[in-house]
Amino acid sequence: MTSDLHRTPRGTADILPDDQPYWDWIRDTAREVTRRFDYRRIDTPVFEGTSVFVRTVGEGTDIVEKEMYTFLDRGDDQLTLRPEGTAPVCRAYLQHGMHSLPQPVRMFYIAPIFRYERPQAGRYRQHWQFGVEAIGDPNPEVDAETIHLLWSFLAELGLQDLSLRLNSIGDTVCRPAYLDALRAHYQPRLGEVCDDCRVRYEKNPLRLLDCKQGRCQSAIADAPQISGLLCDACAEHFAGVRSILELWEIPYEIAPRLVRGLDYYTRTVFEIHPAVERSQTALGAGGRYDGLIERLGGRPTPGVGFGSGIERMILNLKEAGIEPPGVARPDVFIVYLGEQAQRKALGLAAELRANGLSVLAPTGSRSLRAQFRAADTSGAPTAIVLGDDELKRGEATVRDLKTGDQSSIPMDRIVDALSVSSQS
RNA sequence: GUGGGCGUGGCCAAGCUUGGUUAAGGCGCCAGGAUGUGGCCCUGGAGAUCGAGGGUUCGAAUCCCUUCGCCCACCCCA
Repeated sequence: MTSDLHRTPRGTADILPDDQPYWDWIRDTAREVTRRFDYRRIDTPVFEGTSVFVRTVGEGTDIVEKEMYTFLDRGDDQLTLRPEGTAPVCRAYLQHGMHSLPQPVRMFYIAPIFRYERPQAGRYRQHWQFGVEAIGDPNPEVDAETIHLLWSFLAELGLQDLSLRLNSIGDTVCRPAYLDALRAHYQPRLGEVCDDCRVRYEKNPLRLLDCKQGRCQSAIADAPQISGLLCDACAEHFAGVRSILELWEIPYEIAPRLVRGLDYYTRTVFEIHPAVERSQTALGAGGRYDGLIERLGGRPTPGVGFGSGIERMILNLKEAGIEPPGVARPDVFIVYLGEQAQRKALGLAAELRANGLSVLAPTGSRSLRAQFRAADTSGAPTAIVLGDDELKRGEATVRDLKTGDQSSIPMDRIVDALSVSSQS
């Protein structure tokens, strides 16, 4: 706190060693769950050409309009730090000709995301997302599959009482008609709704349904719902998704006003929220994006996926009192008395490490008492004592730090003795 | 981007309303407790120009202004 010059930039954070077990656990769980669904990992660069995002996320969206970290590099290329995960994966799909692979191509990523936003709990300027994309298959089974994957992942972490909200926002066939109906509904009411909604009316009518202003609620209440105006194909698709979720016994609620902030979504959209709600709590969200690849210049190609925020998961895990699996502790702590013994101890440490053990030894010369205190706080189950007595006898004292039992073991048998006991 | 709350050693935190000797306490860290032994306990130590900058005053952590950061709501989103 002494200096405010050198600290993490606003909205970013260090992930300290104490928190790493959460991250390891979440990444391990992501790898395990994606394995069960046969999704394979992809990593894309932290930055892309700006147009990758402008073309897909949408010109008028908040992300593109005011949240991207965009810069010119020394060669005058305009680049943008990845503000979302889907577009880069689709870009990679196109760039590497993945349409010639069996469809859909199932991929996942664990990657940092950057958005220039006002930070608050659960919202940062750099955060990490675990996401999956299934590209090249238009069928509702795939929508349901990605939802199932996310649901399983969160359940695996022990997060309870999640709620899945589901909606269909139609496609290029039926959405324009719906937007017309929505505008027609709002036009006579523009005088009574909030300023933001008047902007939404022009820019992004779908978001009108999401307004929380009191004065706008009556307009929302009797606004037409997309579900009534879906075209036959979209309605059938949506019914398909729902019936598979029911088959898998994944509880969901239809959220007729659920829309998303990115332009590329079509048909299925969904969010998963935790039991205790605050304002920044969607744990994961996604949907179908059948027009996205085309916007990037490819042939029309369907796709569906989700992104989920790792920091938010950790927030929720901590609030729920859920702890990651046990932290790794050293196997052995070597204490020594005297210079000669120290050299012997350092040699032994190297030998034990070469045999796969995690070994800690004090530096410099500390009192035996201090060394044992350090051994205790290190969490090592075993201490080895090397001193004059031991050196003379060619033995080491091995102490069980749980029970306090000690025994002498010949130096040439130490490695074997400890390797065996640490395996139990 | 808008509105509100907060900011004291690594962490938690008293004090600030009623400005005044060396800025409590706890945790953690280091050392010692008759010299080869931990976890409890006891003693001691290191560590803070009280987020930063400026102002008012004989004197400010305590009052005023600015600024930065964190948190909450809006907005948006994972």
